[in-house]
Amino acid sequence: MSSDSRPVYLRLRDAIAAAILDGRYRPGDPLPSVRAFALDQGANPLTVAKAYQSFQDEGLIVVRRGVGMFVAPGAAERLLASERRSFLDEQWPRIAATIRRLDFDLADLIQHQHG
Amino acid sequence: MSSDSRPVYLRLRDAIAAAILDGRYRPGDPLPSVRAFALDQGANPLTVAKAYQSFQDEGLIVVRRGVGMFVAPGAAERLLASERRSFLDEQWPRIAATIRRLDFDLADLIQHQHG
Amino acid sequence: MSSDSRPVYLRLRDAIAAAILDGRYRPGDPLPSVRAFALDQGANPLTVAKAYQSFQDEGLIVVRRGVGMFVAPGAAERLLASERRSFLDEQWPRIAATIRRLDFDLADLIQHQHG
Amino acid sequence: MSSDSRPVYLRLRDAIAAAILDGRYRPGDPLPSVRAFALDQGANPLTVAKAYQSFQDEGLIVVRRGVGMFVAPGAAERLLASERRSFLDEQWPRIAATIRRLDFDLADLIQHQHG
DNA sequence: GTGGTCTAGACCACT
DNA sequence: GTGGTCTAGACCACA
Repeated sequence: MSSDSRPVYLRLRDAIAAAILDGRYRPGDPLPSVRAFALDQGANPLTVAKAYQSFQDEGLIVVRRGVGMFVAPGAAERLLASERRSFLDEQWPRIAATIRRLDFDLADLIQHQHG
Repeated sequence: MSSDSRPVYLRLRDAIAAAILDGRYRPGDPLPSVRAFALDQGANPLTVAKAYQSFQDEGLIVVRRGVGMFVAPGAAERLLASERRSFLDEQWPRIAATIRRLDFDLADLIQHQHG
Repeated sequence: MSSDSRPVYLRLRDAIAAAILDGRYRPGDPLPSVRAFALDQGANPLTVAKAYQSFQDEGLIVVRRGVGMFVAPGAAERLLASERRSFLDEQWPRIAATIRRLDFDLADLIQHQHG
Repeated sequence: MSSDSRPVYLRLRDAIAAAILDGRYRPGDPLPSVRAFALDQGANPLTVAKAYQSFQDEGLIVVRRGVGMFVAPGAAERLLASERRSFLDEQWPRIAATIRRLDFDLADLIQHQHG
């Protein structure tokens, strides 16, 4: 239920982000077309477009009209930096508070991963 | 923004859960009436009722018709247990994956947990 | 939850009806005063009065003002007759439909009637 | 009168449950949209949503956001099991006691159905 | 289009 | 007084 409740476009975005961070998509590489990726993921093309759009807004992918979409130079580095910052600022404080409230031990959670 | 975007009824639920976990509401204690709590929180009575409802479904509060709602025996213990379980099962796996993906270590996180 | 959800005044009514049917309260016998019965049952006197009222409406108990309330002559017989009739007409059809729908047989039910 | 006094959302719930049990709605089938069903039944969309909600909580229907609601795999089997259990545990004991108290014969009632 | 949430205001049964 | 239900009408995010 919790993974189902995340918007599809965010899950698509994460999948692309992971590929960029992992180096599977490198600067200059073409991304799959909206239609192809939509077919591949069983998603609506509009939903895929929404995921791509968020990367364009951040300048991490560039569009060459009539040709396709390509990973921008330095995409991995900038993506990593911005995700690290937003995680620490926006998500981690609440997560840390929950961990404290539920009396978990952070080191223990991280070492054993529990998942 | 992230706390603002959470549904009101869930934030009310969390406030009540915190009070039960803290021992401010103890078994047998009456909860504020739907109307009183709604006024207090500037929310609609239906919204408050929705928050209360979720506790009823889990048997953490009992309703005495025409009288009021009361904290059930063992509510704090069961609440803590269910929250710990749901955190480990549903939230932590994704969080741990993110931590790995963004290459954080324990020191990074400890430093920022007091945000 | 299901027994809790029945109105208190109906549960009180059933308790009195059972006593009349069983012969514990016989025609001419005094019923406990509203106040005494309320104390005994941990209920609100108004709630007890509501239960008593329903019997008065059916003429099964008679009030002698300033003295008390008494079981009417023929109360058990009339009560039995009216309850049997209302059970067959109003409750059993729905119950039978449920039994059919859930595909229970006589043995299933006999096994569980001593719960 | 007794069916009239049941909350609308429970009657809607029963109608959907019957359709699932009958196989009119099969796993993977879409349920009518909240708005469409509300129009169809002359009810408020919120009331329909409340009926649907109870099935979601039990995992009998799954929600695809922005798309619709669908019957979950195994819904009929789980629904039948849970209804049988709740009938035997919560309703039947009281019904059996009534049958005994009113001096009916269970086998007779079931054979002749009386309704 | 879909479901999710919220409000304002009403009526009901129960204690 | 209490909680439970229902309506009408609104706004939102998502696909």
